[in-house]
Amino acid sequence: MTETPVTHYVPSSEAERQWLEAYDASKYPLVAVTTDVVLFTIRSGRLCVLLVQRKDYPYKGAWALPGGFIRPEETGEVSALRELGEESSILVSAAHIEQLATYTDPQRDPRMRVVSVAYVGLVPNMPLPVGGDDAADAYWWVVDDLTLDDDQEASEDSPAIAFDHKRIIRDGLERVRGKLEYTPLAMRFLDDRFTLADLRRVYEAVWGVELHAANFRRKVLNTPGFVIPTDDQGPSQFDGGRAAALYSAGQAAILHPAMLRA
Amino acid sequence: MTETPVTHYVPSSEAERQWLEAYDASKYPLVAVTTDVVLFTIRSGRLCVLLVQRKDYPYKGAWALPGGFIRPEETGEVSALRELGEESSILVSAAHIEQLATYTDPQRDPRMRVVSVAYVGLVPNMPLPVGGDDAADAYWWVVDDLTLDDDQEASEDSPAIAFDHKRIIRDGLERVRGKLEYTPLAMRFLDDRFTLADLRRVYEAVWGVELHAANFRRKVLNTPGFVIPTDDQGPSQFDGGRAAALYSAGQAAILHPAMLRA
DNA sequence: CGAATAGTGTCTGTAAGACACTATTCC
DNA sequence: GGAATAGTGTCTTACAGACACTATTCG
Repeated sequence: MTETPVTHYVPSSEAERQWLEAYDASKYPLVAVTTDVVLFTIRSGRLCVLLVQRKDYPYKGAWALPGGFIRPEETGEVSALRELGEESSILVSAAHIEQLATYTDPQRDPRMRVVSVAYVGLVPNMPLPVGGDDAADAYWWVVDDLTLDDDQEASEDSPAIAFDHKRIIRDGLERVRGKLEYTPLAMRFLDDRFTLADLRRVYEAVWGVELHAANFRRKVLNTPGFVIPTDDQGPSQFDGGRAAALYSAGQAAILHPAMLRA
Repeated sequence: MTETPVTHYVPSSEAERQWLEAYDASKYPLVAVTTDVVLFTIRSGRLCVLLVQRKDYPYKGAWALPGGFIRPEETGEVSALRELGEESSILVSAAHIEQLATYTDPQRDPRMRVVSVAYVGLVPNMPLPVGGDDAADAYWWVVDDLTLDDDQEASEDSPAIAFDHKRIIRDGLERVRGKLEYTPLAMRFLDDRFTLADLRRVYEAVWGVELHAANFRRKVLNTPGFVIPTDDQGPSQFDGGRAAALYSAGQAAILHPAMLRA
């Protein structure tokens, strides 16, 4: 569902060409459009989301998704990747992003009407981001530490979240949890080469469950095109344990059979 | 992922209240936002989509999804349902709609920059729609008769389609095909009471495959909460055949086990 | 060596596809 | 009766969960 440019429009007649030239765009109500990105990664086996601390009104001091106003010649996706680069040190080239949903409540921004197109992104473990132009600070928050319930208050370890971004994070979480079942998306959290234990820990972190290692292994290997074995061994374990074989991503775009949750 | 209103924003201080009051919304680039609806139904066992014929530039004479500019106080969903009522005689109360995706290509409308939030909707078989305010005509096109390939030309039985609406219809089709697998969405195409053959024909029309009646029956009845048997019999068949039992929709929101495609 | 993790083999229950068969209704 | 559709029962295969066991590597 990635957007591809539309073919150039050719007016059907000279009359239409003149009509288009004289078109007055100001007769329709115009609104501001922003993009926001729910960027996930896995750090120390925990699912984390990137938030930036707001240093201006409104919601000053609260944490928000990286994002900002879309520019006249940008598609949503280009805008989202640009804002990601500006507000954090995230290597945008490493990020897989896809459109999530659009939030249109007229009251969602106290300044004015703002329609926001949200994206979900996944990146492998990366260095801690640093604040950029528009944000006082950027930080990978552990998702389980956030209170994503709309009615719940912020607490010591759980920051206040700006705008309707709690809902957007919830929606992004559900999207990723679902797509791990029938796509190879989990490997976006990993480097080029990984062990099956690495892959299993991604599923465990995102789904918040423990998976049976032996059965997980069998399912992954029985799904054609999911992973490709390499001849190499992974790094040795910390305190004993057999070294694991390394795998790389297969070519499958959808998984058959799927990695279904219980 | 339905949007719910956000809680009312309370400024943290008098300074912020004044800042918000003096906020100049015009400093950001504004764009026009429209909503479009891919409304599906099933007529005579064929999946159909509602299109309206354009009577103004641009794409005059071509067929487009019902939709229009979002109003200042409307959410996207309210706007989509309103436009559906205005451009056709569709009983909006009967329509299940959900957000599909947002289309942001700067060139997608030759008049000006228009960001469109698209919705997919499903309705039971209904009388032929009539044209409304903004459209010369509204018609249920059989989806299989449309050429949804971007590169393909319109032909005798297959109308020219305006803007990037081919892509939007394709995306809507994929969404519905996918959601039939793990949600009870198929019943949105049916009336309150239906036979299992009715339900099977929905799956066959949407997926474009023939399903084994006996196995389909077993899967549906083995999925808890999918359908509820009633004591009544359906109407007799046209030319012989046992009358079928009637069922109504169960309470399940997701199907376990799912109705997976091959 | 023991602890820890990788990897294999097997048993069992569930569900899907294929197909044979019975039941009911219209002509 | 014959055609058509509804509904039942059964066989086979595939896969998921549980669990027992072997293999390798660290300290």
